[in-house]
Amino acid sequence: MPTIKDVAKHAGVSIATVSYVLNNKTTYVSEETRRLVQLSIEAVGYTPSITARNLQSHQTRLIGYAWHPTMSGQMNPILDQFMYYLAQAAEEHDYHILTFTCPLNNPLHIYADLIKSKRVDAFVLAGTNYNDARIPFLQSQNFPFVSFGRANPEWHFPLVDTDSEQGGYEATQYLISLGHRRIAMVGWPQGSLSGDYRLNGYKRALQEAGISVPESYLYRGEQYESTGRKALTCWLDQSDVEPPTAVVAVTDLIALGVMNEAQSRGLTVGRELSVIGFDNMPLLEYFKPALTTFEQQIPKVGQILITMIKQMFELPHNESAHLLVPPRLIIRESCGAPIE
Amino acid sequence: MPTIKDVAKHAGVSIATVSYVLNNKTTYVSEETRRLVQLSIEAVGYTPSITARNLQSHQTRLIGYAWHPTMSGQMNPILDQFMYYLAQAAEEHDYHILTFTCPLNNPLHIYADLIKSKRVDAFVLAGTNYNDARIPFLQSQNFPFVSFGRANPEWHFPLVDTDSEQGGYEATQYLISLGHRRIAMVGWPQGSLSGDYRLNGYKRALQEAGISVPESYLYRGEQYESTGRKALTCWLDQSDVEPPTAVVAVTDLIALGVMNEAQSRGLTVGRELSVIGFDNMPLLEYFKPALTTFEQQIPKVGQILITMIKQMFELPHNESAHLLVPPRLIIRESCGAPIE
DNA sequence: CTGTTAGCGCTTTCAC
DNA sequence: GTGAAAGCGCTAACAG
Repeated sequence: MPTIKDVAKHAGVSIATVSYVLNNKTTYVSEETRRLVQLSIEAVGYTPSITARNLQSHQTRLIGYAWHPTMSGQMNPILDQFMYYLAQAAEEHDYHILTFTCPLNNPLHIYADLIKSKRVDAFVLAGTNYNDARIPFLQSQNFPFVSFGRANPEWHFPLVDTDSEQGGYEATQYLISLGHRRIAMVGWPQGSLSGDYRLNGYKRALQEAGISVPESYLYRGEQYESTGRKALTCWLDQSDVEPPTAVVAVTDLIALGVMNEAQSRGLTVGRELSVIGFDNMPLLEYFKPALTTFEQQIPKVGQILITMIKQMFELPHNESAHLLVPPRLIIRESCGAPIE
Repeated sequence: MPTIKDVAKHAGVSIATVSYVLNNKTTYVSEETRRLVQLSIEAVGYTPSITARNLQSHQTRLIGYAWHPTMSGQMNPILDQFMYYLAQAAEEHDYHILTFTCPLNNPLHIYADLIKSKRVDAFVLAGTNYNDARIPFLQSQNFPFVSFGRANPEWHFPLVDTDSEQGGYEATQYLISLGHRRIAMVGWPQGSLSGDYRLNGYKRALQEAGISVPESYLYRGEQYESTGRKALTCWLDQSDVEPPTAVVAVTDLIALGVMNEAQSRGLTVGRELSVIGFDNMPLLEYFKPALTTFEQQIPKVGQILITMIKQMFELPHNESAHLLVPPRLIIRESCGAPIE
């Protein structure tokens, strides 16, 4: 592999000159030598060594991104996509993504190691939540990072997130527009960030439409298919309140549970019960009926995050941006007008 | 951030000595200074700069892994998992994964750039197929790589793959053991590597059991849900041959199509029609009935690949290993004894 | 055993 | 405009 020396020798100039043309210091070098050097670069087939450049410039052009273990059977389709678009956006700016694994319980020392060994220039966080220890830690280290997802509202750090409140609002509004009034929701346990935003949107839409629903219409549970099944069971089996005609599920997986339970009870989803989910999980479009859901604008998020990182490098003490990207409704077959 | 000089100063020794203890050149340094230096390292909070080390040692301790665009709605659950276990295995050996994106049509120049700029020490290939251009290219560059997946049988390169032939064989054998004799298969178009292996296994199992099936029992199509639907439609609508009682689908997505079509025709999957898939896609365990399928041993594959890479670094002209890992049957609800 | 020194491949002052 | 030379943080001969 040729080095800068080989190019210099070939062109009959000093390595400094070669370096100038490499870095487009046009001021320093005549058009003539410039062309000469350019030719020599091609001739010897030279590409600068990133490592050497990095040592000199105190950077790595690497952005760290943690890949968390997916519990078996589970998956996070959003983050899979995110990985791709993030990497792509990074590459457009001559950065690369260093993917590292991270235990869920105590991730801090992994981040610390990466910082201390100067392995990466910045981190991209994802899957943040309330009291995410990584955020105060990175802030205390004064290490650049951006986040896909919010955390405590009083914390200030650069982030992009999907506007889940808006999503919950639109989902509910959509059901209302179809004619539903008895609209229930399956949420995550209290304290889950996006879950609560989606829930708030749901509540706001009901309120604005002047609809009040019984308290039991809110069912909370973990991110399992069974949560959806239990929710519907609960609503259908209680005798004192009328069952809902439509359900907003906090995610597609839970929506799937609701649909499964409905179908096993002989209810036709899309007619006798409408169900709407979140996140546009793969495969669910092939379910009968295909699930109506929301997709997040992941490509956009990836691009924005990388742009934000670059800005941080340029003006380190920039105000921390805080951007929300609306999700987009994908209408399929699982929602229809109520029949009665 | 402290450098090796700071440690040397703090300990009152030369930077060489510090370097010796860092690299465990125990021969060169007395136990006493060793401890002294160790203490200084802790005291100043020093961690060696990987970049500096890399420049010196002509390596990056980075392994490149291409992340391909997933067509919308599609996904490759295997590769998502693979990414995680690969990264984890790499980290155990002080390597990291550099994830880069790559267009499907002309990936070569991306690999070339990464090599020329000395961005990575090796590549891990995945999703290989017949005539995969990357393989001869990397060989011509004499650049280290290992592959998760086979290519042309006459090409010799280090690889690990799931034993798809074995999978197809076991799937079919399982159906035979349940009592089926009219077993059909949905495959991928001719020339798809794993698809053909799975098909071969299917054929071998039938042959060994002395079962012959009509030619129309083999249906080929692309990786869509609709392929499964079309296959079953085809078998059910042809009047001259008896429809199959069991179907081996080359993947879960296609198996899903078969199940959907069966159910829309009022057939109970698991009783009137048995269906078996491949790859243990997430969510399919929540279908009614839950899909019986095969899972690949991804964690193992990741570990083996990293081990192979390390071996290549140590003995560059090693023979290229060629390892097959058997998939594992996951019995759920979609297969039962034939009724008749 | 320990320190001096010469690089690794590049960028960037600073003279000329 | 161009080149000599210092230095990024580290490793590894080579002396002593």
